[in-house]
Amino acid sequence: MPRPKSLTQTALAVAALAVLDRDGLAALSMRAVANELGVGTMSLYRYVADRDELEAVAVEHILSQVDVDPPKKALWDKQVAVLAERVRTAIARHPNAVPLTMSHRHRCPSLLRWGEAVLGVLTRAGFTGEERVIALRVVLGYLIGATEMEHRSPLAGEGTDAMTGLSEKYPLLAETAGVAGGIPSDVEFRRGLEVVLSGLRRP
Amino acid sequence: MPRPKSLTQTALAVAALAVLDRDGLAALSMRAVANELGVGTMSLYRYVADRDELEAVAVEHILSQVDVDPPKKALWDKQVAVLAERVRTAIARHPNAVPLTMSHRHRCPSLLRWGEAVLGVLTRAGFTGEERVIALRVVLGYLIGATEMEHRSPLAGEGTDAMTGLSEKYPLLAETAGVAGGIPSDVEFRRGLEVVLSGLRRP
DNA sequence: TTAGGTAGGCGTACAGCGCACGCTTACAGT
DNA sequence: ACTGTAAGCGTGCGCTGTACGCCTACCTAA
Repeated sequence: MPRPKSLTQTALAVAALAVLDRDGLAALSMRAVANELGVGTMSLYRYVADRDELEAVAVEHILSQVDVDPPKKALWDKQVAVLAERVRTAIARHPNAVPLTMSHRHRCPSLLRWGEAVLGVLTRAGFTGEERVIALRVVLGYLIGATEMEHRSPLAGEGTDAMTGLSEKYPLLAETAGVAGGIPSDVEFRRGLEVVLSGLRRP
Repeated sequence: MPRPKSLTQTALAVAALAVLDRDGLAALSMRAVANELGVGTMSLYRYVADRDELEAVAVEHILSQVDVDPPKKALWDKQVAVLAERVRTAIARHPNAVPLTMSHRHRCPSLLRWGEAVLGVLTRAGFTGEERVIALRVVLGYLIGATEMEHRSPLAGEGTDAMTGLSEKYPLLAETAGVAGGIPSDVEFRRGLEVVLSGLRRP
């Protein structure tokens, strides 16, 4: 009956991510997103309740792209590894949004679906009860932590250079940073995940 | 020669944490901290360059309280576990500051000292080169991730209740949430950490 | 074809933020 | 007692999120 909507929540999410990718986290504002869409600021409030929800919608859009079907005919640990790496990859596509991803992940349906999928794999592998709780937590914990570290770390990125100067106070850290600089981050992630899965494999 | 300072960076940190603990993260502002100290807003800028530095000082104050001496005559994995739990404990004392702790940890001298201490333990345990890099990363990654999850998780706290309602869409997740609710969070952290350390013990 | 109701779009305004600037003022050394 | 120095802070600016209410495009019913 009335005038039809001209936008969608998804369109807001895409615009927010465009601003984020182009101008950084600090530049994300209701005005900026509205501008990106060529509409007035207050029009956005027809699609989201407030800024918080806009952020949540953007994060959901990032994570909705991860395929939660574990690869058939792979061992359970490989399946978990693949699922974890898919999340890492999706998040890595929007590095400026990492802090938002962290703060909104817990209300994100896609991540719930992902958790359900991981639990499916674990269940099929024989995990039950508290053991299964711990298994999910340790995998998700490592995933969250590793992703955070990768995008603002003392051992990689800008921190590495700044820290090699502190060799005298922190010799081991400086040496470690040097070695870490030679390892591609995806390899580092995979090897750390391998450690976690290795710990889960034993009784 | 001139008028002496009446405050210190530490005093700002304490005031900021007081505001944080009492009124939450959103209430932390330069005005609020100045009020807490009974001084004018702009006076704070004699002690910190900007709000960002105030946050960093507060985080440093939180983490400066962790003892980085590993317990003598314990096995290396126990030593690492103790060091990790000390950080968790320190962070947990100011739950409202967790997001700040995450975003400022990488410029925090106390955490560098902590990393140096962990590397010392790992080195004495025989870890070298890339293996040692991975070991530190996986421990720190789990620590960071687990701490984040503990303070805003889909499996604990308010999320648990909200999610048991979604049993139909996410049956495994709902069941897991129920089981998780019965495990004290420090036990959960310890058992997850045990998985990680178990993974580090092999080859 | 026209009139009316519904809801989309948005202009305005306000409280709060971080902080640049420059004045006032308390102190220490001569 | 005088003076140089830096602490303390009042004012103001540009920005934020968003409450409120007007205007108007659209779809339906007559």
